[in-house]
Amino acid sequence: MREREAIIYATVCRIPPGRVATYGQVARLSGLGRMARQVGQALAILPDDSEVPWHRVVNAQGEISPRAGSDGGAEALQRRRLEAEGVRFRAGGRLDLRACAWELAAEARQGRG
DNA sequence: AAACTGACTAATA
DNA sequence: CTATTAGCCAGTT
Repeated sequence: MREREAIIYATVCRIPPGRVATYGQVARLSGLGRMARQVGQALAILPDDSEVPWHRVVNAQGEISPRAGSDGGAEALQRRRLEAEGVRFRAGGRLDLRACAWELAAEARQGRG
C-alpha cells in the first residue's frame, strides 16, 4: 500500500453517508492538488467490497464515472449504494451536486444556508 | 526514454 | 445541453 493511496482512502472514508465528493475534491482534500485521476486509479484497485466508501466518489458532472472494460456492474452497484443512502438521482443518471455534495463547511453549518 | 492509457477537470465554441 | 481542446500526473508497455 502506497502512502498516496492511504491518504486518498482516508479522505474518502471521511465522506459522510448520503453525500458525495468529486475526484478532484478528494484529491485536493488529500493534499494531492490536481491528481484527480490518481484518485480514480486508487479507487480502481479497490475491491467492490472494500470498507472504503468508494461509491461516494463521483465525477465533476455529478454522475457515476464509467469504468473501462466493465459490464457496468460496478457502476450499478455504486448507484444502488448511493440510493440506499438516500442520494436521489435525476433523469439521465445524474444527481444534484448542489444537494448532496460533501461540503466541509456544511459540517459546521448543518442545515443553515 | 517514448508512447499510450486512465473511475479527471476546466475552458471554449 | 453536446463536442472539442488543453492541462494534469502516475502507471504500464
